[in-house]
Amino acid sequence: MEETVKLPKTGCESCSLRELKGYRTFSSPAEAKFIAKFKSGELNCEPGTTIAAEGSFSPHLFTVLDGWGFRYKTMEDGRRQVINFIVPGDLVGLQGAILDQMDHSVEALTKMRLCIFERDRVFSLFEKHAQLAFDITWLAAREEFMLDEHLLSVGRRTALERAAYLLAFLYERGTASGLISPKKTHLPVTQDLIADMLGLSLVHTNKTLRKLADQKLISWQDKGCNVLDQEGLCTVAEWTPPEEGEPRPFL
Amino acid sequence: MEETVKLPKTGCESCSLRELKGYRTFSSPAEAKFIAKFKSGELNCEPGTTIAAEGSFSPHLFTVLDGWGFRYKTMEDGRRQVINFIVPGDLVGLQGAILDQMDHSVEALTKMRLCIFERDRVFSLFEKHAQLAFDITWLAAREEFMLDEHLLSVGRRTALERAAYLLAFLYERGTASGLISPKKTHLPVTQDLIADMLGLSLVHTNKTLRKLADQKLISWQDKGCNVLDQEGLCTVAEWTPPEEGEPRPFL
DNA sequence: CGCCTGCTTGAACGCTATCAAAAAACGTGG
DNA sequence: CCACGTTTTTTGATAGCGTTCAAGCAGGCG
Repeated sequence: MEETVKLPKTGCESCSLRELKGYRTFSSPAEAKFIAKFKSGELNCEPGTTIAAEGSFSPHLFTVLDGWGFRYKTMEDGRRQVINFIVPGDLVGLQGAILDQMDHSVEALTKMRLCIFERDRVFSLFEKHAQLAFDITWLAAREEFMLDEHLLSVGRRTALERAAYLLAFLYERGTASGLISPKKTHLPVTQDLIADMLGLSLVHTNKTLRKLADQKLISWQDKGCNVLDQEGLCTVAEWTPPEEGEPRPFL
Repeated sequence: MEETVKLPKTGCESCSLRELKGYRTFSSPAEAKFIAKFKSGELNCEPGTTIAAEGSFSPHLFTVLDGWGFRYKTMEDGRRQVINFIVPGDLVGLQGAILDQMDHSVEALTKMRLCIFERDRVFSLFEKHAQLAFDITWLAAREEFMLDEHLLSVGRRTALERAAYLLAFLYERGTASGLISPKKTHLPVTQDLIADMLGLSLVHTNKTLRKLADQKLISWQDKGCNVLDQEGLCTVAEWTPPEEGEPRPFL
C-alpha cells in the first residue's frame, strides 16, 4: 500500500525538484549538507492514501517531491471542505509541526513521493539556517495567500466563476510545478472533489462544469479535467494568476 | 486622522501585551533588547483607517498592540470578502513582507495602536533570533489554521451555523486577547461586515442574526453584538474553540 | 431639523440543493 | 476478452435557502 524508504537520504543536491524551472537551488553547500541530514527518509504512496489525519499526531513533516495531493476538513455529519491542493515543493504538516495541532487531513490524489523530516528537529533548522527558516515562513505566507483567494472565491463568486477560478488555479499550480505540461494537461480530480472545494453540491458542480465544457474552456475525461483555455477561465473568474517572481524556495 | 509616533521605542520589556494573560514574555534579555531596536515606532489610528491597501507596497510590518481590525479582499465590481479579524498580538503585513505581495487590505475597526517594524530588516531577525523567527512562523501557521476553519465554514455551513460560528470565533479571540471581558462584551462589528465575512447578503445576514438573537444567544446593540451564550453558539455551529496551550508568542 | 449610516421587514425571484435514476467509465476476476 | 460490481458523470424534476428589490425605521451628528 505505502512504502517508507528509510535511507536514501543521498542526493539532495541532485534532488529532482532542484532541477525544475522555477524552483530554488541551494544557497550554499552547507545548506545542502544540512538538508541531507535533516531528511530522514522518503515516502511513496498510492492515490487515496491518507498522509495525515485530522486530529492525529504525526512526528513528521513532509516536502512533496512528486504528485498531486489535497488537504481537507470534515464535520461530524460528513460534510467535507477541501482547503487546498498540494503540489511538489509544498510543505505538508506545518501546522502540526509548529502548532502541535493538525486539524485537517491530507490525502494523495495521484501517486506521491514525499521527503520526510522529523518535526522535533525543526527548531534546530531555525537555529542553524536562517535562510531555510525564512523559506519555511515564505511557504506559510504563500499558503495563506492562496487561502485568501479561496475564501474570496467561495464567499463571493458565483458557481460558474468559482469553478472557473479553481480550474485556472489548478492549471496554474500544475504548470508551475511541472505536473502539467503541453503534453500532459490532465488534472487528476473528480467532480466530487471539485464540489467539496467549491462548497457546492455534486449535482450542481456537474452542471456548472458542463457549462464550462460547452464553452470549450475545459473538457472532462479520464476521471479528470483538461484545461483548454486558461485565459478564458481567468476571464470568467475575474482572476489573474500571480506572476512568477524569484524561483520559489522549498525544503 | 492618524498619527505616527516615531520614537517611543522604549519599554518593550514592559509592553502592555507582555503582561496580558496568555501572551508570552521575552525568552531572554537579548531578545527584548533586539525587539526594542527592531521596533521603529508606533501607529495610532482611528476606526475606519486603512492600514494597508490591496496591491500597494508597504515598507512596514506591524504588531497590533490594541484594538480590533480586519482584513479583506475585493473584486472589481465591488464584491468584498472579509478574510479574517485582527486582534492584539497579530502580525499585520506578513504576506507583504515575505512575499513582496499584498493582495488584501487591512482596516481598523476600533481605535488601534500598532507597533511598527521595517520589513527590510525582517531577515536580520531570522539571522539573529531563531526563537523570534520561529514565533513569526507560529503566527503564520496559526493564521493558516484560522483560515482553514473559515473556509470550512463559508463552504459548508448553513447561514445560521456560519453566523454562530463567526460570533463564537470572535468572542473567543476577543476574550483570549483581552478585548472582551465580563464587563466589556461588545463586539464592534456591523452587520454589513459580518455579511461580507460570511459570504451572505446583508439582508439575509440580518435575518439570520435575528434568529440567533431570538434564541437569546446574542443581542445586537450600539452598532455591535453581545454574545450572551458562547456555548450555545458553539453548539449551533458544531464548533469547539481551540484550547489554549502555551502562552502565544508575538513580536 | 434633516441627512446619513445601520438595522429591520416583506415579497418575489432564482440559484443551488436534494431526490431519483440512468448512463458511462473503470477495475477486476473468471 | 467478457461479465459484473463499483465509481463517476449526467440529466430531470422539485423544493428551498438565500438574493434582490423596495421600503421603513431608528439613532447619531452637524
